[in-house]
Amino acid sequence: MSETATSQPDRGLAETLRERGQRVTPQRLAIHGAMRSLDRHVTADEVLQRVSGRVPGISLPTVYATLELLAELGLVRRVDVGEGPARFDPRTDPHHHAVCRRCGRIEDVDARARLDSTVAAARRRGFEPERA
Amino acid sequence: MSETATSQPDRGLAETLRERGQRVTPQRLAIHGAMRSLDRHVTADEVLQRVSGRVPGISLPTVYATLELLAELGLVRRVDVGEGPARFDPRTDPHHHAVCRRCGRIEDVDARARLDSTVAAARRRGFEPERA
DNA sequence: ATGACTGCAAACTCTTTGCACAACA
DNA sequence: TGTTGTGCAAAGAGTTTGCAGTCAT
Repeated sequence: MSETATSQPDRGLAETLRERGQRVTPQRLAIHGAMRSLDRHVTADEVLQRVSGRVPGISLPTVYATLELLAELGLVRRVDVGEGPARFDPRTDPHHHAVCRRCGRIEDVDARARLDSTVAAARRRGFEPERA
Repeated sequence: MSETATSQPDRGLAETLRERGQRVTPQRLAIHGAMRSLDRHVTADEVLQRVSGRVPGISLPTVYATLELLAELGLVRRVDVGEGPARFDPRTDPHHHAVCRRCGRIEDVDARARLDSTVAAARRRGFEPERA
C-alpha cells in the first residue's frame, strides 16, 4: 500500500506534485534538488545562481513561486529575517536562528527543549507558533 | 553631580542630544513623546500619523531617521518582523514577540529566564544577542 | 552665521503580479 | 489539446539617500 499521501523528503516530489494535479517541471526538480543538497540558509537569488547551471533560462519569480510551493509541501521553510532578503531553510523542524548582524549569515541554535516550552507558553496565550 | 551621561528615559532627551552635539528639534521631541506614551509596537507610518497632529509638516524619512536615533540612544527598539513594515517598540529590554500571522499584531512574550538561557547558549557560540 | 536637520522626491531592494508563450499531462 | 507553469517586464511595498532650504545653536 503506497501511502505517499504526505510529502516525503526525497523520492516523491514528482509523485506529490502529480497527486496534487500539479506539473513536474525541470525548474521545480532542480530547485528542490538544490535545496536538498544544501545545508545552509540561502536567499532566492542564491538558489537562482545555483540552478542556473542546470536550468539555463530560469527566472527569479519562478524561484520564489517554487520555493513557496515547496514551503507549502513542508519541504522548505521560509525565514524572514529583518534586514535583507528572506532566507530559505532546508531544515523544516522548528528551531531558532542566530543572525550575524554584520555578514547576515544565519546559524541554527539548537535549544529544542527551551524552544518547546517557550512555544507552549505562547500557545497558552492563543498563538499558533509558526516561526522561531 | 549631574551624571546624565547615559540616556535617561524621560527627562533628558534634550540633554542627551545636546551632550552629543545634536540638535533638539520639535520633531524629535514629538516622536520621543509619542513613543513614550505608547505601550504598543508601532510602524513608522503610525508614528507619522500620530505626530502629524503636533508637528504638521513632518515626513516619513524624518520619522525613520529619528527612530533610528532613538534606537541608538536605547530609547526604542526596532523589531523587524518578516512580513510588512518594521515595528518600533517602546520596550527596550530583550524579550520575545508573538506575531499574529493574520492581523500582524505583536504581543510580548515574557519568558525572561528561558530567553536568557537561550541567549547564553548563543553567546557561547560567539554571537552577540541583539533581538529576540 | 553656520552647520545639522528637515522635507521633498527619487532611488533602491526585495517580492509579487500581469500577460503572452512554452510545455507538461 | 488544454491548462499550468514559465519568463519577462513592470508594479508594488518599505526604506534609504541626495539635495536645497530651514532652523537650532
